[in-house]
Amino acid sequence: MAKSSVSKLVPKVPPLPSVPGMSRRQQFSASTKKSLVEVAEKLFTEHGYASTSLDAIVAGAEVTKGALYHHFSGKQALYEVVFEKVEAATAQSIDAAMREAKDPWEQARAGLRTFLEAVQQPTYRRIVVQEGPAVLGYQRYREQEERSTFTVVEDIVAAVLRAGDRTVDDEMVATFARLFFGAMSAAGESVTEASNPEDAAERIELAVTYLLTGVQTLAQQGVKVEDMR
Amino acid sequence: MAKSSVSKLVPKVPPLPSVPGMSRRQQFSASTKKSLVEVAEKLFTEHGYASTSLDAIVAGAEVTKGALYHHFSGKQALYEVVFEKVEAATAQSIDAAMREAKDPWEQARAGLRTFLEAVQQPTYRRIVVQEGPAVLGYQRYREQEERSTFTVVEDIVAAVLRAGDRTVDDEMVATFARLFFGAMSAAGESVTEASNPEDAAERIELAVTYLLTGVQTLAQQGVKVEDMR
DNA sequence: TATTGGACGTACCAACGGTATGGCCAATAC
DNA sequence: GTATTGGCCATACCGTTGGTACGTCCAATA
Repeated sequence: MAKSSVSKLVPKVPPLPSVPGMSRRQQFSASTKKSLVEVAEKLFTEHGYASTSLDAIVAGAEVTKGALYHHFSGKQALYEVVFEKVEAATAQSIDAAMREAKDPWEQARAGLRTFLEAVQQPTYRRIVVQEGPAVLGYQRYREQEERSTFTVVEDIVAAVLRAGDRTVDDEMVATFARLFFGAMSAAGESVTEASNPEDAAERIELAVTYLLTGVQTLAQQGVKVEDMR
Repeated sequence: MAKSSVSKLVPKVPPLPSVPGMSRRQQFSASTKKSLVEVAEKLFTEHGYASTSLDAIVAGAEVTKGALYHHFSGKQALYEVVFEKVEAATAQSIDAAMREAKDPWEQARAGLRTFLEAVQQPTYRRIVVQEGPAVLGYQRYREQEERSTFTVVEDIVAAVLRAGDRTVDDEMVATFARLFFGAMSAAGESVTEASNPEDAAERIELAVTYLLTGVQTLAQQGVKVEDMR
Protein backbone atom coordinates (compact mmCIF):
# COMPACT_ATOMS: atom_id res chain seq x y z
CA MET A 1 0.00 0.00 0.00
CA ALA A 2 0.96 3.57 0.30
CA LYS A 3 2.36 5.19 -2.77
CA SER A 4 -0.02 7.93 -3.65
CA SER A 5 2.66 9.66 -5.63
CA VAL A 6 1.52 9.28 -9.19
CA SER A 7 3.88 11.60 -10.98
CA LYS A 8 6.93 12.34 -8.89
CA LEU A 9 9.57 14.36 -10.56
CA VAL A 10 7.24 16.45 -12.60
CA PRO A 11 7.71 19.94 -11.15
CA LYS A 12 4.43 21.24 -9.77
CA VAL A 13 4.84 24.83 -10.78
CA PRO A 14 6.69 26.11 -13.80
CA PRO A 15 9.42 28.24 -12.26
CA LEU A 16 10.30 31.77 -13.25
CA PRO A 17 9.77 32.04 -16.99
CA SER A 18 13.20 30.94 -18.12
CA VAL A 19 15.87 33.23 -16.82
CA PRO A 20 18.46 33.46 -19.56
CA GLY A 21 21.68 32.80 -17.71
CA MET A 22 20.52 29.68 -15.90
CA SER A 23 20.08 26.13 -16.99
CA ARG A 24 16.73 24.45 -16.40
CA ARG A 25 18.21 22.53 -13.53
CA GLN A 26 19.47 25.68 -11.86
CA GLN A 27 16.12 27.32 -12.34
CA PHE A 28 14.29 24.51 -10.59
CA SER A 29 16.77 24.66 -7.78
CA ALA A 30 16.39 28.40 -7.37
CA SER A 31 12.64 27.98 -7.45
CA THR A 32 12.52 25.54 -4.55
CA LYS A 33 14.98 27.61 -2.56
CA LYS A 34 12.91 30.71 -3.09
CA SER A 35 9.76 28.85 -2.17
CA LEU A 36 11.32 27.62 1.05
CA VAL A 37 12.36 31.12 2.04
CA GLU A 38 8.96 32.59 1.29
CA VAL A 39 7.06 29.93 3.19
CA ALA A 40 9.47 30.21 6.10
CA GLU A 41 9.05 33.98 6.21
CA LYS A 42 5.30 33.57 6.33
CA LEU A 43 5.25 30.89 9.03
CA PHE A 44 7.95 32.50 11.15
CA THR A 45 5.97 35.73 11.08
CA GLU A 46 2.69 34.08 12.01
CA HIS A 47 3.77 31.58 14.64
CA GLY A 48 7.28 32.56 15.65
CA TYR A 49 10.53 30.67 15.36
CA ALA A 50 10.07 28.03 18.02
CA SER A 51 6.50 27.21 17.06
CA THR A 52 7.29 26.77 13.39
CA SER A 53 8.42 23.24 12.58
CA LEU A 54 10.56 22.32 9.63
CA ASP A 55 7.89 19.83 8.67
CA ALA A 56 5.41 22.64 8.32
CA ILE A 57 7.82 24.65 6.20
CA VAL A 58 8.65 21.85 3.79
CA ALA A 59 4.98 20.92 3.58
CA GLY A 60 4.11 24.48 2.67
CA ALA A 61 6.83 24.59 0.08
CA GLU A 62 5.77 21.18 -1.20
CA VAL A 63 9.20 19.68 -0.81
CA THR A 64 10.90 17.48 1.77
CA LYS A 65 13.50 17.97 4.43
CA GLY A 66 16.10 16.63 2.07
CA ALA A 67 15.61 19.68 -0.10
CA LEU A 68 15.73 22.01 2.86
CA TYR A 69 18.96 20.61 4.20
CA HIS A 70 20.45 20.65 0.75
CA HIS A 71 19.99 24.41 0.50
CA PHE A 72 20.43 25.40 4.16
CA SER A 73 22.57 24.03 6.93
CA GLY A 74 19.68 24.04 9.39
CA LYS A 75 16.73 25.86 10.84
CA GLN A 76 18.72 28.79 12.13
CA ALA A 77 20.50 29.28 8.81
CA LEU A 78 17.16 29.41 7.05
CA TYR A 79 15.99 31.97 9.57
CA GLU A 80 19.05 34.05 8.94
CA VAL A 81 18.36 34.15 5.22
CA VAL A 82 14.80 35.28 5.91
CA PHE A 83 16.13 37.86 8.34
CA GLU A 84 18.50 39.32 5.81
CA LYS A 85 15.79 39.49 3.20
CA VAL A 86 13.42 41.38 5.48
CA GLU A 87 16.17 43.66 6.68
CA ALA A 88 17.28 44.54 3.18
CA ALA A 89 13.77 45.35 2.07
CA THR A 90 13.22 47.64 5.03
CA ALA A 91 16.50 49.47 4.64
CA GLN A 92 15.76 49.98 0.99
CA SER A 93 12.31 51.41 1.61
CA ILE A 94 13.68 53.87 4.15
CA ASP A 95 16.41 54.86 1.78
CA ALA A 96 13.89 55.47 -0.96
CA ALA A 97 11.71 57.63 1.26
CA MET A 98 14.67 59.75 2.26
CA ARG A 99 15.79 60.36 -1.27
CA GLU A 100 12.56 62.17 -2.02
CA ALA A 101 13.27 64.96 0.47
CA LYS A 102 16.19 67.23 -0.14
CA ASP A 103 16.36 69.26 3.06
CA PRO A 104 18.34 67.30 5.69
CA TRP A 105 15.76 68.00 8.36
CA GLU A 106 12.96 66.78 6.15
CA GLN A 107 15.03 63.79 5.19
CA ALA A 108 15.39 62.92 8.81
CA ARG A 109 11.67 63.19 9.48
CA ALA A 110 10.81 61.16 6.39
CA GLY A 111 13.33 58.49 7.28
CA LEU A 112 12.19 58.17 10.86
CA ARG A 113 8.57 58.10 9.79
CA THR A 114 9.25 55.31 7.33
CA PHE A 115 11.18 53.39 9.93
CA LEU A 116 8.28 53.78 12.31
CA GLU A 117 5.99 52.38 9.66
CA ALA A 118 8.31 49.49 8.91
CA VAL A 119 8.62 48.53 12.54
CA GLN A 120 4.88 48.10 12.63
CA GLN A 121 4.84 45.57 9.81
CA PRO A 122 4.21 42.14 11.33
CA THR A 123 7.09 40.58 9.43
CA TYR A 124 9.73 43.10 10.42
CA ARG A 125 8.47 43.26 13.99
CA ARG A 126 8.42 39.55 14.59
CA ILE A 127 11.46 38.43 12.65
CA VAL A 128 13.83 41.33 13.21
CA VAL A 129 12.79 43.16 16.37
CA GLN A 130 11.12 40.60 18.57
CA GLU A 131 12.88 37.33 17.81
CA GLY A 132 15.96 38.44 15.92
CA PRO A 133 18.25 38.95 18.91
CA ALA A 134 17.06 35.82 20.67
CA VAL A 135 17.29 33.51 17.66
CA LEU A 136 20.48 34.78 16.07
CA GLY A 137 22.18 35.88 19.25
CA TYR A 138 22.94 39.52 19.80
CA GLN A 139 26.32 39.32 18.08
CA ARG A 140 25.01 38.15 14.72
CA TYR A 141 21.93 40.30 15.09
CA ARG A 142 24.03 43.40 15.42
CA GLU A 143 26.31 42.45 12.58
CA GLN A 144 23.31 42.13 10.30
CA GLU A 145 21.77 45.38 11.48
CA GLU A 146 24.94 47.33 11.04
CA ARG A 147 25.09 46.72 7.35
CA SER A 148 21.52 47.70 6.62
CA THR A 149 18.86 49.43 8.65
CA PHE A 150 21.00 50.65 11.50
CA THR A 151 23.36 52.36 9.12
CA VAL A 152 20.47 54.30 7.67
CA VAL A 153 19.40 55.48 11.10
CA GLU A 154 22.97 56.36 11.86
CA ASP A 155 23.16 58.57 8.80
CA ILE A 156 20.00 60.37 9.81
CA VAL A 157 21.22 61.00 13.32
CA ALA A 158 24.60 62.12 12.07
CA ALA A 159 23.03 64.70 9.78
CA VAL A 160 20.89 66.20 12.54
CA LEU A 161 23.67 66.18 15.09
CA ARG A 162 26.39 67.62 12.94
CA ALA A 163 24.15 70.36 11.63
CA GLY A 164 24.89 72.32 14.77
CA ASP A 165 27.78 70.69 16.50
CA ARG A 166 30.59 69.63 14.21
CA THR A 167 32.80 68.49 17.05
CA VAL A 168 30.94 65.25 17.74
CA ASP A 169 33.08 62.32 16.79
CA ASP A 170 31.97 59.14 15.09
CA GLU A 171 31.72 57.20 18.32
CA MET A 172 29.33 59.73 19.75
CA VAL A 173 27.22 59.66 16.61
CA ALA A 174 27.06 55.87 16.85
CA THR A 175 26.01 56.17 20.46
CA PHE A 176 23.14 58.51 19.63
CA ALA A 177 22.17 56.24 16.77
CA ARG A 178 22.05 53.26 19.12
CA LEU A 179 19.77 55.16 21.45
CA PHE A 180 17.42 56.25 18.71
CA PHE A 181 17.40 52.87 17.07
CA GLY A 182 16.48 51.19 20.33
CA ALA A 183 13.90 53.84 21.07
CA MET A 184 12.22 53.47 17.70
CA SER A 185 12.22 49.69 17.90
CA ALA A 186 10.52 49.74 21.26
CA ALA A 187 8.16 52.38 19.96
CA GLY A 188 7.08 50.16 17.12
CA GLU A 189 6.00 47.48 19.54
CA SER A 190 4.02 49.87 21.65
CA VAL A 191 2.36 51.39 18.61
CA THR A 192 1.18 48.07 17.29
CA GLU A 193 -0.19 46.95 20.63
CA ALA A 194 -1.90 50.26 21.34
CA SER A 195 -5.67 50.46 21.28
CA ASN A 196 -5.39 53.22 18.71
CA PRO A 197 -2.24 52.64 16.68
CA GLU A 198 -2.58 55.78 14.62
CA ASP A 199 -2.73 58.06 17.62
CA ALA A 200 0.14 56.20 19.19
CA ALA A 201 2.24 56.57 16.06
CA GLU A 202 1.58 60.28 16.00
CA ARG A 203 2.59 60.65 19.62
CA ILE A 204 5.82 58.82 18.88
CA GLU A 205 6.53 61.15 16.01
CA LEU A 206 5.85 64.18 18.16
CA ALA A 207 8.07 62.92 20.93
CA VAL A 208 10.95 62.04 18.63
CA THR A 209 10.66 65.36 16.87
CA TYR A 210 10.73 67.07 20.25
CA LEU A 211 13.88 65.21 21.18
CA LEU A 212 15.58 66.05 17.92
CA THR A 213 14.50 69.66 18.19
CA GLY A 214 15.98 69.78 21.64
CA VAL A 215 19.25 68.46 20.31
CA GLN A 216 19.25 71.02 17.53
CA THR A 217 18.47 73.85 19.91
CA LEU A 218 21.31 72.91 22.19
CA ALA A 219 23.69 72.65 19.29
CA GLN A 220 22.68 76.06 17.96
CA GLN A 221 23.34 77.53 21.38
CA GLY A 222 26.83 76.15 21.19
CA VAL A 223 26.26 73.52 23.84
CA LYS A 224 28.46 70.54 23.07
CA VAL A 225 27.91 67.00 24.15
CA GLU A 226 31.18 67.22 25.96
CA ASP A 227 29.73 69.94 28.20
CA MET A 228 27.53 67.38 29.89
CA ARG A 229 30.32 66.02 32.04
CA MET B 1 20.76 -4.15 38.87
CA ALA B 2 19.84 -0.58 38.97
CA LYS B 3 18.95 0.83 42.32
CA SER B 4 21.85 2.93 43.39
CA SER B 5 19.63 4.97 45.62
CA VAL B 6 20.72 4.05 49.08
CA SER B 7 18.99 6.65 51.17
CA LYS B 8 16.19 8.21 49.24
CA LEU B 9 14.04 10.52 51.19
CA VAL B 10 16.80 11.86 53.36
CA PRO B 11 16.97 15.52 52.31
CA LYS B 12 20.43 16.35 51.02
CA VAL B 13 20.64 19.82 52.45
CA PRO B 14 19.00 21.09 55.59
CA PRO B 15 16.71 23.82 54.30
CA LEU B 16 16.47 27.31 55.66
CA PRO B 17 17.05 27.06 59.42
CA SER B 18 13.47 26.42 60.44
CA VAL B 19 11.24 29.28 59.43
CA PRO B 20 8.73 29.65 62.25
CA GLY B 21 5.46 29.79 60.38
CA MET B 22 6.01 26.73 58.22
CA SER B 23 5.83 23.05 58.90
CA ARG B 24 8.81 20.93 58.05
CA ARG B 25 6.99 19.63 55.00
CA GLN B 26 6.32 23.10 53.73
CA GLN B 27 9.92 24.06 54.31
CA PHE B 28 11.21 21.18 52.22
CA SER B 29 8.78 22.07 49.49
CA ALA B 30 9.82 25.70 49.50
CA SER B 31 13.43 24.62 49.44
CA THR B 32 13.12 22.56 46.29
CA LYS B 33 11.08 25.24 44.58
CA LYS B 34 13.67 27.86 45.42
CA SER B 35 16.43 25.59 44.24
CA LEU B 36 14.67 25.04 40.92
CA VAL B 37 14.28 28.75 40.37
CA GLU B 38 17.89 29.49 41.22
CA VAL B 39 19.29 26.79 38.98
CA ALA B 40 16.95 27.83 36.19
CA GLU B 41 18.05 31.43 36.51
CA LYS B 42 21.66 30.40 36.28
CA LEU B 43 21.24 28.10 33.28
CA PHE B 44 18.88 30.41 31.40
CA THR B 45 21.40 33.18 31.81
CA GLU B 46 24.32 31.10 30.65
CA HIS B 47 22.83 29.17 27.76
CA GLY B 48 19.55 30.85 26.93
CA TYR B 49 16.01 29.54 27.06
CA ALA B 50 16.00 27.18 24.10
CA SER B 51 19.36 25.63 24.88
CA THR B 52 18.49 24.93 28.51
CA SER B 53 16.76 21.58 28.92
CA LEU B 54 14.49 20.72 31.78
CA ASP B 55 16.64 17.68 32.40
CA ALA B 56 19.60 19.96 33.02
CA ILE B 57 17.59 22.09 35.41
CA VAL B 58 16.26 19.23 37.50
CA ALA B 59 19.70 17.64 37.52
CA GLY B 60 21.22 20.86 38.83
CA ALA B 61 18.54 21.16 41.47
CA GLU B 62 18.97 17.48 42.34
CA VAL B 63 15.30 16.67 41.84
CA THR B 64 13.27 15.13 39.04
CA LYS B 65 10.81 16.39 36.48
CA GLY B 66 8.00 15.28 38.74
CA ALA B 67 9.03 17.92 41.24
CA LEU B 68 9.35 20.56 38.57
CA TYR B 69 5.91 19.91 37.15
CA HIS B 70 4.47 19.81 40.62
CA HIS B 71 5.57 23.38 41.29
CA PHE B 72 5.30 24.84 37.77
CA SER B 73 2.97 24.21 34.90
CA GLY B 74 5.82 23.99 32.41
CA LYS B 75 9.07 25.41 31.11
CA GLN B 76 7.62 28.78 30.21
CA ALA B 77 5.95 29.19 33.59
CA LEU B 78 9.25 28.51 35.29
CA TYR B 79 10.87 31.10 33.06
CA GLU B 80 8.23 33.61 33.99
CA VAL B 81 8.93 33.16 37.69
CA VAL B 82 12.61 33.70 37.07
CA PHE B 83 11.77 36.73 34.96
CA GLU B 84 9.69 38.29 37.71
CA LYS B 85 12.39 37.68 40.27
CA VAL B 86 15.06 39.36 38.17
CA GLU B 87 12.75 42.22 37.30
CA ALA B 88 11.80 42.87 40.90
CA ALA B 89 15.40 42.92 42.03
CA THR B 90 16.35 45.40 39.35
CA ALA B 91 13.45 47.73 40.01
CA GLN B 92 14.25 47.67 43.69
CA SER B 93 17.90 48.54 43.16
CA ILE B 94 16.98 51.48 40.96
CA ASP B 95 14.46 52.64 43.48
CA ALA B 96 17.04 52.49 46.22
CA ALA B 97 19.57 54.48 44.23
CA MET B 98 17.04 57.19 43.53
CA ARG B 99 16.05 57.56 47.14
CA GLU B 100 19.54 58.69 48.01
CA ALA B 101 19.35 61.80 45.87
CA LYS B 102 16.89 64.50 46.81
CA ASP B 103 17.04 66.86 43.86
CA PRO B 104 14.75 65.60 41.06
CA TRP B 105 17.39 66.13 38.42
CA GLU B 106 19.96 64.23 40.43
CA GLN B 107 17.38 61.54 41.08
CA ALA B 108 16.88 61.14 37.39
CA ARG B 109 20.57 60.85 36.68
CA ALA B 110 21.07 58.39 39.50
CA GLY B 111 18.14 56.30 38.35
CA LEU B 112 19.21 56.20 34.76
CA ARG B 113 22.76 55.38 35.73
CA THR B 114 21.60 52.50 37.88
CA PHE B 115 19.37 51.26 35.11
CA LEU B 116 22.31 51.40 32.74
CA GLU B 117 24.31 49.34 35.19
CA ALA B 118 21.52 46.83 35.64
CA VAL B 119 21.05 46.36 31.93
CA GLN B 120 24.67 45.28 31.71
CA GLN B 121 24.26 42.47 34.22
CA PRO B 122 24.27 39.18 32.29
CA THR B 123 21.15 37.93 34.03
CA TYR B 124 19.00 40.97 33.40
CA ARG B 125 20.29 41.34 29.87
CA ARG B 126 19.68 37.78 28.82
CA ILE B 127 16.49 36.99 30.68
CA VAL B 128 14.67 40.30 30.48
CA VAL B 129 16.03 42.28 27.56
CA GLN B 130 17.22 39.74 25.04
CA GLU B 131 14.91 36.77 25.45
CA GLY B 132 12.06 38.16 27.49
CA PRO B 133 9.92 39.41 24.62
CA ALA B 134 10.53 36.35 22.49
CA VAL B 135 9.88 33.77 25.22
CA LEU B 136 6.96 35.40 27.01
CA GLY B 137 5.51 37.13 24.00
CA TYR B 138 5.41 40.88 23.89
CA GLN B 139 2.05 41.08 25.64
CA ARG B 140 3.11 39.31 28.81
CA TYR B 141 6.53 40.91 28.65
CA ARG B 142 4.98 44.35 28.70
CA GLU B 143 2.57 43.49 31.47
CA GLN B 144 5.46 42.40 33.63
CA GLU B 145 7.55 45.43 32.82
CA GLU B 146 4.77 47.84 33.53
CA ARG B 147 4.51 46.83 37.13
CA SER B 148 8.21 47.08 37.91
CA THR B 149 11.15 48.56 36.06
CA PHE B 150 9.26 50.43 33.38
CA THR B 151 7.21 52.25 35.98
CA VAL B 152 10.39 53.49 37.60
CA VAL B 153 11.66 54.84 34.31
CA GLU B 154 8.30 56.40 33.68
CA ASP B 155 8.47 58.25 36.98
CA ILE B 156 11.89 59.58 36.15
CA VAL B 157 10.83 60.80 32.74
CA ALA B 158 7.68 62.34 34.12
CA ALA B 159 9.65 64.33 36.67
CA VAL B 160 12.02 65.75 34.08
CA LEU B 161 9.32 66.48 31.56
CA ARG B 162 6.84 68.11 33.88
CA ALA B 163 9.52 70.27 35.46
CA GLY B 164 9.16 72.67 32.54
CA ASP B 165 6.03 71.72 30.66
CA ARG B 166 3.06 70.96 32.85
CA THR B 167 0.73 70.51 29.95
CA VAL B 168 2.05 67.11 28.89
CA ASP B 169 -0.61 64.49 29.52
CA ASP B 170 -0.09 61.01 30.86
CA GLU B 171 -0.14 59.43 27.44
CA MET B 172 2.68 61.66 26.27
CA VAL B 173 4.70 60.87 29.37
CA ALA B 174 4.21 57.18 28.71
CA THR B 175 5.34 57.68 25.15
CA PHE B 176 8.55 59.39 26.21
CA ALA B 177 9.09 56.70 28.79
CA ARG B 178 8.73 54.01 26.11
CA LEU B 179 11.33 55.74 24.00
CA PHE B 180 13.80 56.12 26.82
CA PHE B 181 13.22 52.60 28.06
CA GLY B 182 13.88 51.19 24.61
CA ALA B 183 16.88 53.42 24.17
CA MET B 184 18.43 52.39 27.46
CA SER B 185 17.79 48.71 26.83
CA ALA B 186 19.53 48.86 23.48
CA ALA B 187 22.28 50.90 25.07
CA GLY B 188 22.94 48.18 27.61
CA GLU B 189 23.57 45.68 24.85
CA SER B 190 25.94 47.94 23.03
CA VAL B 191 27.80 48.78 26.20
CA THR B 192 28.40 45.18 27.10
CA GLU B 193 29.57 44.23 23.64
CA ALA B 194 31.82 47.26 23.30
CA SER B 195 35.58 46.81 23.34
CA ASN B 196 35.77 49.27 26.21
CA PRO B 197 32.55 49.00 28.22
CA GLU B 198 33.40 51.80 30.61
CA ASP B 199 33.97 54.33 27.87
CA ALA B 200 30.83 53.18 26.14
CA ALA B 201 28.80 53.56 29.32
CA GLU B 202 30.08 57.08 29.79
CA ARG B 203 29.18 58.00 26.24
CA ILE B 204 25.68 56.69 26.80
CA GLU B 205 25.36 58.76 29.93
CA LEU B 206 26.56 61.85 28.13
CA ALA B 207 24.18 61.29 25.26
CA VAL B 208 21.18 60.67 27.47
CA THR B 209 22.00 63.69 29.58
CA TYR B 210 22.26 65.73 26.43
CA LEU B 211 18.85 64.55 25.31
CA LEU B 212 17.29 65.30 28.67
CA THR B 213 18.97 68.68 28.80
CA GLY B 214 17.55 69.45 25.39
CA VAL B 215 14.10 68.55 26.61
CA GLN B 216 14.52 70.75 29.63
CA THR B 217 15.79 73.65 27.58
CA LEU B 218 12.84 73.47 25.22
CA ALA B 219 10.44 73.30 28.11
CA GLN B 220 12.00 76.32 29.77
CA GLN B 221 11.63 78.24 26.55
CA GLY B 222 7.95 77.46 26.64
CA VAL B 223 8.10 75.11 23.69
CA LYS B 224 5.41 72.47 24.15
CA VAL B 225 5.36 69.02 22.69
CA GLU B 226 2.18 70.00 20.94
CA ASP B 227 4.09 72.65 19.01
CA MET B 228 5.87 69.95 17.03
CA ARG B 229 2.92 69.35 14.74
C1' DT C 1 27.04 6.74 -24.81
C1' DA C 2 29.13 6.79 -20.38
C1' DT C 3 29.95 9.24 -16.30
C1' DT C 4 29.51 12.51 -12.83
C1' DG C 5 27.47 15.29 -9.37
C1' DG C 6 23.81 18.42 -8.05
C1' DA C 7 19.17 18.14 -6.27
C1' DC C 8 16.47 16.17 -3.98
C1' DG C 9 13.31 12.01 -1.26
C1' DT C 10 13.03 8.47 2.49
C1' DA C 11 13.95 6.37 6.63
C1' DC C 12 15.68 6.87 10.85
C1' DC C 13 17.61 8.65 15.38
C1' DA C 14 18.32 11.21 19.75
C1' DA C 15 16.80 14.83 22.49
C1' DC C 16 13.35 17.28 24.45
C1' DG C 17 8.89 18.98 26.60
C1' DG C 18 5.15 17.14 28.57
C1' DT C 19 1.94 13.47 30.82
C1' DA C 20 0.22 9.55 33.47
C1' DT C 21 0.71 7.01 37.33
C1' DG C 22 2.01 5.48 41.61
C1' DG C 23 4.55 5.55 46.04
C1' DC C 24 5.98 7.71 50.37
C1' DC C 25 5.20 10.06 54.50
C1' DA C 26 3.93 14.27 57.28
C1' DA C 27 -0.09 16.20 58.92
C1' DT C 28 -4.66 15.80 60.58
C1' DA C 29 -8.70 13.52 62.54
C1' DC C 30 -10.46 10.38 65.73
C1' DG D 1 -2.07 5.22 69.26
C1' DT D 2 -4.25 4.22 64.71
C1' DA D 3 -6.34 5.33 60.37
C1' DT D 4 -6.77 8.28 56.59
C1' DT D 5 -5.77 11.85 53.56
C1' DG D 6 -3.34 14.66 50.46
C1' DG D 7 0.84 17.23 49.38
C1' DC D 8 5.25 16.19 47.36
C1' DC D 9 7.83 13.97 44.36
C1' DA D 10 9.97 9.80 41.40
C1' DT D 11 9.55 6.76 37.40
C1' DA D 12 8.23 5.40 33.06
C1' DC D 13 6.51 6.62 28.96
C1' DC D 14 4.84 9.28 24.67
C1' DG D 15 4.71 12.53 20.58
C1' DT D 16 7.06 15.94 18.33
C1' DT D 17 11.01 17.95 16.43
C1' DG D 18 15.64 19.12 14.53
C1' DG D 19 19.05 16.79 12.41
C1' DT D 20 21.53 12.84 9.79
C1' DA D 21 22.56 8.89 6.65
C1' DC D 22 21.84 7.07 2.59
C1' DG D 23 19.86 6.13 -1.70
C1' DT D 24 17.85 7.73 -6.17
C1' DC D 25 17.16 10.23 -10.36
C1' DC D 26 18.45 12.85 -14.11
C1' DA D 27 20.53 16.90 -16.44
C1' DA D 28 24.84 18.38 -17.87
C1' DT D 29 29.37 17.41 -19.63
C1' DA D 30 32.91 14.82 -21.81
